[in-house]
Amino acid sequence: MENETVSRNFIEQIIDKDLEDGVYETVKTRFPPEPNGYLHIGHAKSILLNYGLAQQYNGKFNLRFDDTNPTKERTEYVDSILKDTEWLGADWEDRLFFASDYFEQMYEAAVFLINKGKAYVCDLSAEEIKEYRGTLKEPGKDSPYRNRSIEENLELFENMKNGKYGDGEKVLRAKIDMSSPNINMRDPIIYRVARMTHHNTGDKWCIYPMYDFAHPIEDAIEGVTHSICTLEFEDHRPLYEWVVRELEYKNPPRQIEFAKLYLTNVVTGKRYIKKLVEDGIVDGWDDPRLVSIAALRRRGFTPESIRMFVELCGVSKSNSSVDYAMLEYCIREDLKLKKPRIMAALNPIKVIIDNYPEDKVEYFDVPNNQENEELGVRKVPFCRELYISGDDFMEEPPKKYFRLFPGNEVRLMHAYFVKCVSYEKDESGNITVIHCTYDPATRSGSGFNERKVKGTIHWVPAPMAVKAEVRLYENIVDEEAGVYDEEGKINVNPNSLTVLKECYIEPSVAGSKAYDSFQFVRQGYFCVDSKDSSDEKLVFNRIVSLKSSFKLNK
RNA sequence: UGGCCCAUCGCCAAAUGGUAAGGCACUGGACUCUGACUCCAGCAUUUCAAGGUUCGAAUCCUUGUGGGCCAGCCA
Repeated sequence: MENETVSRNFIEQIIDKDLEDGVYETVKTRFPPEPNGYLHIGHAKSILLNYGLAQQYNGKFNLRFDDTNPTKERTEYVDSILKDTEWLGADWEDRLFFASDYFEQMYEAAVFLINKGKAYVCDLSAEEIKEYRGTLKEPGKDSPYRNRSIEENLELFENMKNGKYGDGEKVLRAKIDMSSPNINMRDPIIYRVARMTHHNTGDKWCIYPMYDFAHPIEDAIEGVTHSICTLEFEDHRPLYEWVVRELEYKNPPRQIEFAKLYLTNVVTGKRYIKKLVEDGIVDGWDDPRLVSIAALRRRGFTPESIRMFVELCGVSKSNSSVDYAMLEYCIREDLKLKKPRIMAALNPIKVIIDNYPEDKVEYFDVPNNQENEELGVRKVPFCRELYISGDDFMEEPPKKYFRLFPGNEVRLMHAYFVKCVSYEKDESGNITVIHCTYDPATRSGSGFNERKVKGTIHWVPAPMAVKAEVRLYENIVDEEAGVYDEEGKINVNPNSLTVLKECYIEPSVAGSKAYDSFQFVRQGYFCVDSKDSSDEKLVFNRIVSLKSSFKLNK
């Protein structure tokens, strides 16, 4: 019992104590996105944290759309959020809710507050309200409408609901304290008039509750115990508590804040991703350079890898930026044993094996994954003309380069030793053909061990190889320049644009759904682009920083 | 003298008054039919700083310093 000291994050500690003290009997959490954009890796942290906690404590997890502001919300976004959340593996079972389904109850709650003398209708304009609010250093002053009678407030609020006033003409405010050092407590607006068709309730309402009022009610209605949100809501907690207290909920939910997930070299933050998409800097919400869930999925990230990542990052209250390398580690780790590894030639160069018969073709049994035999073997044809990767040959190799160069012998993976005897160049100096000889005695599996070779390289049979397209990207944000400039604009890395590379892959792979993602060309993990690929055309996306191979200049 | 929050290795992050976990990254070295993987070794005598309390402080107190958030009829 005490030999395993499992460290618990601060949220788990709060929950442990609540359970111990009998504050709550069970745990219920929720993920409450506003449907105003696509989910990204930061949301994954929140989803997985909330879902994970519910699982861990044998509780429940709800998915709830926080759709209290029709001006920003769209059905397209609710669909994508549903899809992404499900893909991540967070199961809300039958508990899918919309804040907008509670509008009636929220309206009644507002009336309740008015009856308690805790809310009033205010006629001040937006500008005036701002003025009366005071500043960070100076207290605000009371609205002249603050002391309207309960009857008058009731009537006015009902008129608001019934559409008697235009947008912005009147608001309902909580009566708290205009001199509070916490600006959120200076008679916050809790209902506003907005004539706008809501994606869920249509034109039924023309008044909509504000987040600060709506959110605690949503949580309370659903019986949420621990309402976990990000750090910027810390200042709102007193208001959250005020709402649930004044509304007299039994066992009210508790708000707990944690730090958002930031990643180095990428743009996180829904509004910035949205801007990149809208400004056409990226191709869409699933552009491979983005860290939206859709983009990560398109690039071949698995839900498992994202779960692993979020777990590795941990949960705390300190603002931090996790190294992108950690995300890459997680996908490599997850794919390592699960996916086949194939050979490919990136920036291909033709190799002719001079002493191999011209019309001969033999087939090698190549294991799909040497670390996981269950993945089986495939047949790869071998013949006189092959392609190898551009990086696997050098005319004048530096020290410690042990791939192919004139006079050097290497192993063609799963095939023979070959030795470079000569090469040809075109007028502009590009290498066109490499001539080699092979040694039949070195056939893979023959047990040959009379001499060793330092390098093993990939190859594909030239006549049967399948042409594919590889897009290489750099991270969207420059490492040196940081994410934003002085003016708050995003520093897009000019090299982050698509670079197309010619590539040949093994014939057995083309068109096969079994090979949706795999490792090829040394340690790079690639996947077939789930958006741009068809049977005739295979496209692979890779962010180039994914673990660099041998560094030649070292 | 506005309020709230945060500060532990290059990056995350444990340690809850008992003598600084772990992961990523990095650096060796072994192995290798992928320069991958795996393995082994190395990576904070010190926790933003200075004082104080204590037998004992990353943990408590004080004062600084640095960073984040807040003045939407956004969430």
